[in-house]
Amino acid sequence: MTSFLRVNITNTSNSSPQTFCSSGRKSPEDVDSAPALTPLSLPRTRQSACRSPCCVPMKEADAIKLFVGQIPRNLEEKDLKPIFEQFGKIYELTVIKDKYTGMHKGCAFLTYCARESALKAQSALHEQKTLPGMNRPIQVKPADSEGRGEDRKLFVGMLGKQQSDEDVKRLFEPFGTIDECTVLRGPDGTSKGCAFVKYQGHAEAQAAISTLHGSRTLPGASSSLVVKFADTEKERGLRRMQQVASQLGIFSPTMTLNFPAYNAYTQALVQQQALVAQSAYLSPVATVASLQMQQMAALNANGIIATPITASSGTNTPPTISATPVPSLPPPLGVNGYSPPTNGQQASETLYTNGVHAYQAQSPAAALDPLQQAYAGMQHYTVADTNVCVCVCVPALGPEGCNIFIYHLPQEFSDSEMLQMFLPFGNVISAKVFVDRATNQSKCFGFVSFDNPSSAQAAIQAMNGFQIGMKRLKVQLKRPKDANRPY
DNA sequence: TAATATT
Repeated sequence: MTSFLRVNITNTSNSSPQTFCSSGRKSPEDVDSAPALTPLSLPRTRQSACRSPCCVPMKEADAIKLFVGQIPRNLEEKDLKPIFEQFGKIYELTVIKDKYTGMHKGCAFLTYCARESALKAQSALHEQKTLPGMNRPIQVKPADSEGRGEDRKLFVGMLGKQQSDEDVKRLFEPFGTIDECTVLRGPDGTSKGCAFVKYQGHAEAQAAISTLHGSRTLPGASSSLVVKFADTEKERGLRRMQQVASQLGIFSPTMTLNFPAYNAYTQALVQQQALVAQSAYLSPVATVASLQMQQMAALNANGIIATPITASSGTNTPPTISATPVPSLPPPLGVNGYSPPTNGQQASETLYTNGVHAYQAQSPAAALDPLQQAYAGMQHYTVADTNVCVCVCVPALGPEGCNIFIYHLPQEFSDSEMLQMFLPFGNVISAKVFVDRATNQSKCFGFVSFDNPSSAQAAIQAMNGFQIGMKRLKVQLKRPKDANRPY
């Protein structure tokens, strides 16, 4: 798993003899010169059984917490450590996971014991390297929590399609020092007509707004320039939910606001949808109906779900979701005539350093790693599902009030899809779609059990009536066993 | 005209 990382990371330090304490961890005096190939025995955080001084690192008072972005979702802390250890002793390294689904978010927080190590890592890595499977370079910069947050970041709308990062920068430079300036682009590189501009301070950003907002209409733009503070994370979430809501056509904004569980769910959906779309798995153009299905199926990205999706090529063809196990890689949606390698290994060795990229940045190949992962998960699941069907006949039951009945499931949904659908509401003990023995087809209903009644209620509240394709889910408490036979 | 992610 980590071997490809090793070969591509240059160890610039000389290798002095290492000393280890009883727990096998390096002593502090060795960490800065330790090669990246140290045995990966370190636990997730600095916590460990060994309490000797060498195992309880201290961080400097002025240490910087770094945010690390563009991390492949298959890399965990133990895989990342070697990459960052070369710049100094790590105080804490945490991959950021979704609080509801546990999904790897593709980023991490990293604190070195020494401030200097953080600065070294930032200058050596930020925008300098690309991790395997990523199509953009790694981000290593102080976390938002370290300093000013979003109060210095502007959203710039109504740009022309032709304006580059540089053009925008020139326009905004007179108001202050610009930290970052990025025109948003689609997968094909076409400008989305908007940009983000980050100043070093709030006042500069405010000045730019005052002077530039509405001040002119750029060539190719349909309206005058828009300059405003970028959405906060909270606002973004709301915006995304509203988008999903309008696409689904069933939730009013009020409802969206009033159901925290539903918020969590749509959040998860949207995150996953972005991931799946990025993998060129799905048509970027979706009908309302197909979008719903995509969002359901988008929960795939955990690598757990088995469902292959055939993307629609036109705007009116709903995608089909097949429940049939796929024994080998089917031809995924081609991008620019590109066909992905059938061997997921082959891209690993050379992708790391930008200078010797095996594939161009933004190439379709680079975008396909998540797809490979999805397929890998698919095959894994196929095996598991077979076992489940054979061995598990009676799904686990939660306590009274914790079990829900779901009807009008899409024909194609199996246990895993249903599980994913209800994960956001709590700890799922079991999820079982009932299957016709003769045909092996879903009976379109199933049961999900949570470990507590609130989760069950939240699930019912949010998902009863949820529209999928032409059907609406019926979600209610499972009747107690003795109520099943009323006479 | 809204994003690769910020415990």
